[in-house]
Amino acid sequence: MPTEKRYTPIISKLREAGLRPTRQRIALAEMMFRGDDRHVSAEMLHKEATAARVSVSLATVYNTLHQFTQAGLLREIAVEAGRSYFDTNTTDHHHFYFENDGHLEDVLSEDVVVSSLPSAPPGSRISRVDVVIRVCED
Amino acid sequence: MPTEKRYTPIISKLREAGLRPTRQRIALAEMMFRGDDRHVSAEMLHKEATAARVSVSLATVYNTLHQFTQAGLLREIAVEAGRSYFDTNTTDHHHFYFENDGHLEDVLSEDVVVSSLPSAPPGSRISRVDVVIRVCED
DNA sequence: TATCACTTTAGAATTATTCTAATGTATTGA
DNA sequence: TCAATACATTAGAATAATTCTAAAGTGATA
Repeated sequence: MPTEKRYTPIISKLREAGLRPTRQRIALAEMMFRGDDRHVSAEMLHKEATAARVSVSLATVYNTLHQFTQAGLLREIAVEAGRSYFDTNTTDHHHFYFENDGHLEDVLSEDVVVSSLPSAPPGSRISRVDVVIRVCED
Repeated sequence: MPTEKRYTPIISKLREAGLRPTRQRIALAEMMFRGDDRHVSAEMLHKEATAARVSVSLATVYNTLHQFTQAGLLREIAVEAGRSYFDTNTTDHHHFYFENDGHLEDVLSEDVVVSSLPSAPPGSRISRVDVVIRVCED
């Protein structure tokens, strides 16, 4: 009976990002990158992991989300003071922010056209343009 | 010798907003609304008040900033998790966010043109569109 | 398989903000 | 002008999100 070993795309993804494919990172990456684009907070992902019987500390969830962000696998978004979301969609796009319940949804990138931008102030360069369309549910 | 009483525009501004012109509110409003547009955090304003020998608690600074925001005298902006700024410019405009030191600067509104927006999702309406141009200093 | 650098972890620490309930003060009407 | 009262302020505790610390665990390498 051979030792079970998986060489999933997730493991390659981690290796390519220079991150050791540990049990925790693999599990978290599988939750984040399986399927649709997601907007998760550290707390949400930790709860989800716990529910799936993946034992991982909240500190590791934070570490992992930041490492993934640094590696370009995630994008961090701050919309309201005191909570940040991590978006699995790292392509150029923007967001709806639902003020009532605080959740985010992607806006199709072709639906927002920023047709004119200022030049970056001297000595700096533009690293990203975030457009957040705040909506209020009736 | 008459009791000193001031009927400054600040006091009218507070009254019009339905807020009693207390010593604390008057002092904070004078700091916020005198002169140029500002982007301040509660902590910054509290330090500034203390430096100016205005005795006011941090809780009151928070209360006041939120009351001013509700009254439409300020606009709250969250750019990074865990710190929010209050902008004295409540007209339609956007921001540069300097990633290095975390400060904000206004972008002239004519310098950003959002020429196309999606419609709000059914059952909701757009309350505001925030454009944050994140810049990185070399 | 031993070694070592990298990871994870529990729990404490930090930071920003909000809450609580006691005290203070602007406003109102007599 | 002076209570009475409703609204404000406050210190300090409480909460929430996140980061830190240092000890124990684990993947990679030779």
